[in-house]
Amino acid sequence: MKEKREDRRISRTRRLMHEALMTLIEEKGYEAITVQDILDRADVGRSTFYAHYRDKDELLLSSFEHLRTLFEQQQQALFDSRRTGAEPEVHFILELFRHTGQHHKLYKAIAGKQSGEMILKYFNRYLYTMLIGPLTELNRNKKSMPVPIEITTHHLVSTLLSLMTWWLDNNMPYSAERMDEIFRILSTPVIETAFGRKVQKSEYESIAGEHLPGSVKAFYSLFVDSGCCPDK
Amino acid sequence: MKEKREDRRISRTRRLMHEALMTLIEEKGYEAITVQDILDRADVGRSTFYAHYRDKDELLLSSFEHLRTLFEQQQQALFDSRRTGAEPEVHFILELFRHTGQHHKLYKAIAGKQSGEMILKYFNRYLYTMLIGPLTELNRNKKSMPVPIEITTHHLVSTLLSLMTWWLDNNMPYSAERMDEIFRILSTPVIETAFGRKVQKSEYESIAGEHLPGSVKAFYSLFVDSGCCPDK
DNA sequence: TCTTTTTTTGAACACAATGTTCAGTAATGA
DNA sequence: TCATTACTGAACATTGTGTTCAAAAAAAGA
Repeated sequence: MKEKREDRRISRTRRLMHEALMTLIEEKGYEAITVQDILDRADVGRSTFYAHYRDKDELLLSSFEHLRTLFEQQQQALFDSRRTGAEPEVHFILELFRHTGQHHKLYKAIAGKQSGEMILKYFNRYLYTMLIGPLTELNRNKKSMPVPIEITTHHLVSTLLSLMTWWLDNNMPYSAERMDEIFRILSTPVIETAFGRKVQKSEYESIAGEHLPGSVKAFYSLFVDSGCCPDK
Repeated sequence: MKEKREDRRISRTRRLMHEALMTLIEEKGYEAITVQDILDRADVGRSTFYAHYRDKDELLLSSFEHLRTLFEQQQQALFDSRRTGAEPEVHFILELFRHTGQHHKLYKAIAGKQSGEMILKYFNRYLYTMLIGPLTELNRNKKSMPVPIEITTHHLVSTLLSLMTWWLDNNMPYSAERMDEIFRILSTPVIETAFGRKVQKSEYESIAGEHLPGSVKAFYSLFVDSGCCPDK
């Protein structure tokens, strides 16, 4: 059942290099790290590094890919359990803040002041691609909106990312739950005015069909379960 | 009256290096440029470059500083003329989009996909510092808000910057006026919900006193003259 | 104009980091 | 046990950085 096991040396070497990268980022920031630093810390040969990764960036990227897969699997599992009735609701943004908080060292490396912009761009593109389709769908057969859909999407993504980086850069002074709430407060009225009308819960749900990947489906819960905007 | 004139050679050398940097950014993107590229293009000696700037970043930064000064002077002039009654209203954001559009080559170098993140961070800090004081002032002696003031400020800044970069990266498909309108549509409802209440026009105006620099004063017009959110 | 001051030049240099190569060694899995 | 695969480490070519200095050129000042 399990696909062919990876050579133990490979996983060991990769793990060592990832760990080295993480501690080095904490110490001096991503930009300042040289390949030699990583080699010294991980205690592996120079040629070994280049046998695995083309450069520093690819090493960081692979850490991120790994984490993203992990998160998507978790989201899929949550979504499946929701279908069976165990969990009432999935909160994508909240889960994202929780997940980020759990792995905050890596995410700080990825998205914090100390990091390069490279992965932020990657992340940006990832979220944008995830959102643009469904949001467009949401407006199918509707009249033109006050704000172009690409801009609204771009805006939502950058709102989330800027909250995320702020949170990490300031050492997470609020809980994931509070950040999730803040995101709702900031984004919900925007969605309404950008679309030029209230968007009904049922509309989101009708789109979150069977064909979408788990994490995308989960994203809808962002809009679906409101409970935002106190004392209004 | 005029302060001592700068040596003609100095301005010439600097101009050549700036022009070289700009065309090179267009050609291959900021990151890919080496100091040698700049020297070849500008046709100046290596030691000359280092006599003027510590590195590539400092050269780009000085372009930006120059433009910022220019913009602030223009804003100050506009604000002064407003006081004399000639111009009814100053629209900071609109002026910023116009100014950016006029110098879009440089701003694209500064804020576009091709550029480094360095100046975006600088810009971010600049706008944040400009906004945080007045916004805090605005809420003096008021009860706690649904969203912490630092986050609201951070959010407004990142909204503006993300609109700006989107605009530049997509070759300015809309007019500065339209972008200004979009910014209002996206930010106005956020300000209201983040503050937990409507903020009166008079409140903004009472803060925009004599002691604030021109561009900051002008910033208030962002809130002061509404006219946003059509068909609501 | 002549003199003084300032700027530019270009080549040489030390240095730091990258990424490749390859023969030798060690660990692994079957 | 043994074929396979991965790691090693030192050497090497390459690219880019930033400094130095004496000579040449240009500008400013009188």
